[in-house]
Amino acid sequence: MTIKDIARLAGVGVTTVSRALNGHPDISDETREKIQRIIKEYNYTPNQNARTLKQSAGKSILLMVKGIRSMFLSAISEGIQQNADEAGIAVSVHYLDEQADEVSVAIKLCRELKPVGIIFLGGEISNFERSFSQIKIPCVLSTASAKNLPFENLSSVSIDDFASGRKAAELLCDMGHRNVGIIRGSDEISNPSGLRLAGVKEGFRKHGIVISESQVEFSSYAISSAYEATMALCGKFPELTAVFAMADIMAIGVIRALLDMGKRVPTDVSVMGFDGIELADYFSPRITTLLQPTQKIASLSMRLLTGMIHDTIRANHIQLTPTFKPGESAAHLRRNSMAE
Amino acid sequence: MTIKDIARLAGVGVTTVSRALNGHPDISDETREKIQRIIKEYNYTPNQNARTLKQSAGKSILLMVKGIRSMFLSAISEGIQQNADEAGIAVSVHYLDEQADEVSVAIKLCRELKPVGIIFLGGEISNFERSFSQIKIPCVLSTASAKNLPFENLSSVSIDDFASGRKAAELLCDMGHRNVGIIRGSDEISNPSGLRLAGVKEGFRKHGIVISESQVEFSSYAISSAYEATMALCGKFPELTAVFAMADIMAIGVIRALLDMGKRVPTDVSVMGFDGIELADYFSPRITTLLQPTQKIASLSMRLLTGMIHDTIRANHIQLTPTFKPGESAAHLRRNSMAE
DNA sequence: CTTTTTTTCGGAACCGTTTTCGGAATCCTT
DNA sequence: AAGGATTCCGAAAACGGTTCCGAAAAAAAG
Repeated sequence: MTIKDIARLAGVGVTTVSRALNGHPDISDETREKIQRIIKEYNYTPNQNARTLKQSAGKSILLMVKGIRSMFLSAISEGIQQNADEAGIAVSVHYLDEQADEVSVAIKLCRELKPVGIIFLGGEISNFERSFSQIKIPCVLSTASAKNLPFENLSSVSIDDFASGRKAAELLCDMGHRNVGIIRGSDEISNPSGLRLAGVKEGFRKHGIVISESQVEFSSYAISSAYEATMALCGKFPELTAVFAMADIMAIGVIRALLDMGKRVPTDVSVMGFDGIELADYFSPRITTLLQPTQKIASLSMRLLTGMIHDTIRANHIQLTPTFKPGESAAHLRRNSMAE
Repeated sequence: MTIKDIARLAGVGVTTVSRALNGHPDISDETREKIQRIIKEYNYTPNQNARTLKQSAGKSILLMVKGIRSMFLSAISEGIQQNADEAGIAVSVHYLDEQADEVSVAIKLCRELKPVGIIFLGGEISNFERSFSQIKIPCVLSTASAKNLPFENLSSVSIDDFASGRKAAELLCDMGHRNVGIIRGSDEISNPSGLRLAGVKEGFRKHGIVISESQVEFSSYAISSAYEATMALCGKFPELTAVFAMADIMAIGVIRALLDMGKRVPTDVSVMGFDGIELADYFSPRITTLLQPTQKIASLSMRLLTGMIHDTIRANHIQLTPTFKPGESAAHLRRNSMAE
């Protein structure tokens, strides 16, 4: 079933069918309706391969999501798709695992899909440094700041990771914690978790406390990884009274590990998460966390991208602020827990 | 950068370049190497649109995953992709939300991608009844049995949902529970949750207990939905001493709701989950559940599909058995909890 | 009733590949 | 050395759409 078949069935030329398909104006209402009726009847759909092959520029946007399992990213992803739907923009979503190079994949996809713009969710800064220059269409990096990357077609919307780290430190400090362990993500210095760590250090330094390397442990975004990291952390730094996990999903592994070691949360050890995923609210204890404004990130990303596409705005970098969401996993330091 | 450019650069015809790209035999090693060198140098990649447009049959398989957020399905999805990688088969993954009609989408995708086979993850039986007949290539439905569907190109691998429901009932019965509430998924009678419910009823009937409609509540695969459902269930059926949630993700909402109502888990109310996702093991209390063999489902699905593609086996329907995974959320009924 | 303009439509080229077919060169045979 | 088989390669035809361009028909203008 091709466009030729439809044309034959309708007794018109292929051009006319194509026009009916794409809503071109120079066609009479009568023939348009006849063609649409036949298309419905045989439920024909045009071949996208042929379409984008011919068209020099497509009209969809690409959404590259790195980390399929992440509940945090899928919340943003859903928001973006919703925004796109409302704006009548087609989006083609691609999920990558944590090891993939999202920029290289995007470059390949550009040749095939000819998108008008790209949104990267959960991207790695170093991949952008390496090969982003090959991408010429407007892009938005969400959940990580690209303000240090000098590309004119790359905007970003993220939280202020440094300030967020500092905020977490201050909150824990205010609760009386002096010995906090940190479970961080990827080891890049300019990535969110690197910036947050710098913020945490800064926050504690204000109170005369310096964070040593023995208080920091790496983890992937898998619960089991955070579990292992916590075990290691407690070995290196047994005097900790609080743990700051840089993602709620990690906080879950942290809490389980602490429980398994016979520590009560938050009585013995406080745990602070990050992101504010739905699950955090249903876990017991409810996870105390810093809530990222996912809906705002989603809508701003779309707005930024469409603005750049229509050339009404130039690349810029928006930084949002997370809000503290009290839960049950962090509490004021108790004297007796120090004694243990 | 097209194949023509490469041909010109290499001083050969486009046919030769195409042959070098696809590893055809009738080309000298010398020219093949020269062409590959140039391809590397200009890092050219062939346009997939043009490729699949021309090719009558592609060689990839389609993986349709319904329910992007589901941790259970992503575990299977990962297993399938791993199996495919090892077999050197390209798979193109597509995620759909719960409302989408996966069969219609697959039909559309077939025209464009020309896959050699399809694996459906988390499909809805009614969608298959409606329009599967339009699909002519080998397919496997995973996580739901298609043994009542008369298609010669459709296999399925799933657990025996009826027996699983019965097993859950027997386990709860053995723990002394007589009044159990049930949180089920989609309302289709021939879908997993419908079959499991029938199994539960059968299991209790053996003990002279009949499950009424007031003990059953629907929920989507969102935690919040299970939370609401549990609240409603407790209103309708306050005497319950145990809840069977047909997915671990629902069990989390159930437990939270029970806790919020001041009930202790499992002291006052036992909760049994289903699936055995990683999270269940990290939750507190650890969720008592029936573990689905995700890796086995993944490998069998691939084996079935490739067998059908190579015409070495015909469509059949495999049913696996889940294994009981003791946790901390279900316990023997206590006398005093009846008194409350 | 002509001429001009507008509307509506079809032919054919083209997008970047793969593939069929046949041609030219090289290699065996005998 | 002549014939056939084999190896290697290129021209051209698809694949299924979109779009440029020109033409026919209808409407408007003169």
